[in-house]
Amino acid sequence: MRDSTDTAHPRATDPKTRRRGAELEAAILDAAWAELREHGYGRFTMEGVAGRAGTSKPVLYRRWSSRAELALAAWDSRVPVETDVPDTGSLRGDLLALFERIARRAGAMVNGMIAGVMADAFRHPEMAELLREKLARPTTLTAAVALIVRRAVDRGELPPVRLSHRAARTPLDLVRNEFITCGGSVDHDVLAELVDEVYLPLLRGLDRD
Amino acid sequence: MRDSTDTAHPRATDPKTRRRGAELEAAILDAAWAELREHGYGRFTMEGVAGRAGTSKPVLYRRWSSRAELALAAWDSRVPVETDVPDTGSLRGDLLALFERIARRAGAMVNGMIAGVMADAFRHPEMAELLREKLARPTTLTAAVALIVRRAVDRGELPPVRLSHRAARTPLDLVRNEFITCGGSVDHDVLAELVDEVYLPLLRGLDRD
DNA sequence: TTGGATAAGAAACGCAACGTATCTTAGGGG
DNA sequence: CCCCTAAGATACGTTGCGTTTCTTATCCAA
Repeated sequence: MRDSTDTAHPRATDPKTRRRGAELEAAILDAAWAELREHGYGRFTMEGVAGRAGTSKPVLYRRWSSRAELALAAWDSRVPVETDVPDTGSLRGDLLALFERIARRAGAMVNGMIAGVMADAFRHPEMAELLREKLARPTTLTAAVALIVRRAVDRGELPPVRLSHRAARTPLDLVRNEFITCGGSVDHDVLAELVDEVYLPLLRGLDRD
Repeated sequence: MRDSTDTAHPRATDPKTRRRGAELEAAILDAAWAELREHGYGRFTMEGVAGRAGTSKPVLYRRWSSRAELALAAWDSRVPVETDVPDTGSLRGDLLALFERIARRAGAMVNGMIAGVMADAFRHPEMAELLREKLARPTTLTAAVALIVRRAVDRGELPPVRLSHRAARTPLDLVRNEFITCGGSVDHDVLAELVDEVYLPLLRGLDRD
């Protein structure tokens, strides 16, 4: 089924040199990320990563204590957090850009990665916290929403509203939910629908401040 | 580690009789549900269910083709769908009752069951559809939301609004998301927050019909 | 009543993948 | 130049899925 030669995993590296420290770590994260994108979390294995990175399992376990942790680390290292806040000149434009930003990061959790990591997290409970934190990054995001809303108020697009923490978190919740239930493919239309049919109405219906 | 006697799993039944058909199936679903509640999906094993039900793995596989399918079947059989629509006399009361109803059913997916089943579903792709359908049951739910809103409009609590399919689905999405990210414990306060800070504002902000 | 078809129950297997333990050896730092 | 840290290889024990094989109880029909 697989290759005939055992060392001929997708790709091994130069067998001459022996990498160390940061260089090795980067190579492993590269390999892990590639495996995730190719096979999804369901077939993401330590053996596979080790083989592709041209190293061996103990090397992985010396750095990450479980498959879930490695997957999260790979994702985190390859999918950068975008910290600037979109400023398109309109509330709708800003929200759409923000939703798409969230979707880029959450969407990069390919093929059941969220579900898989969460499922594994019930074995290693400390992982659950880590995942939730990575997915949520709530302070950054709620601050971005608050800023977008404030600018819309200044522009006169919205009356001054009281934006609760929960309401500020909602864009993230909506997008994450969409990714989880749809299994990873969320296109522009759906994001626009979330903005137009859910979040813009929500903002318009908030209590005046 | 376990018991000394091999047959002394949590509970076996009368070794005299040999059950068949519906009776046997009910006993297996009982056992499966008990295992889920005791150990969560992460430690939900076919061996465990078979042992507790006093039967054996092939009997399970003759009925359900995978662990995920059995878990879903057990959940579905033990957690009934409530089809009537709450009618408390106020929009907020109706919504709260509806959110709690959703939470009862979703919340009965104990200990990582959603994540676990979804993760397994990437191996058996037909499962994903099944899970999504069971979680969503969108027609029933959107119809309930539409009725609640219509009654609120009749009472004068809301102006006549255009309720999109997406907006009608949102209560389910919000509650499901909360269960997934919080790992299974969602209390009354959170549901009230979702109603007061998110869904009621959303309804008030919808376009007039 | 009896004899066969059907499905239950038991035991064992192959397989995949986790996570670990042991050992050898490369190569950087004193 | 040598030594100690960590890389790389190999093999192991374990769990649990899903399957196979076989025996035997129970239902049904002639």
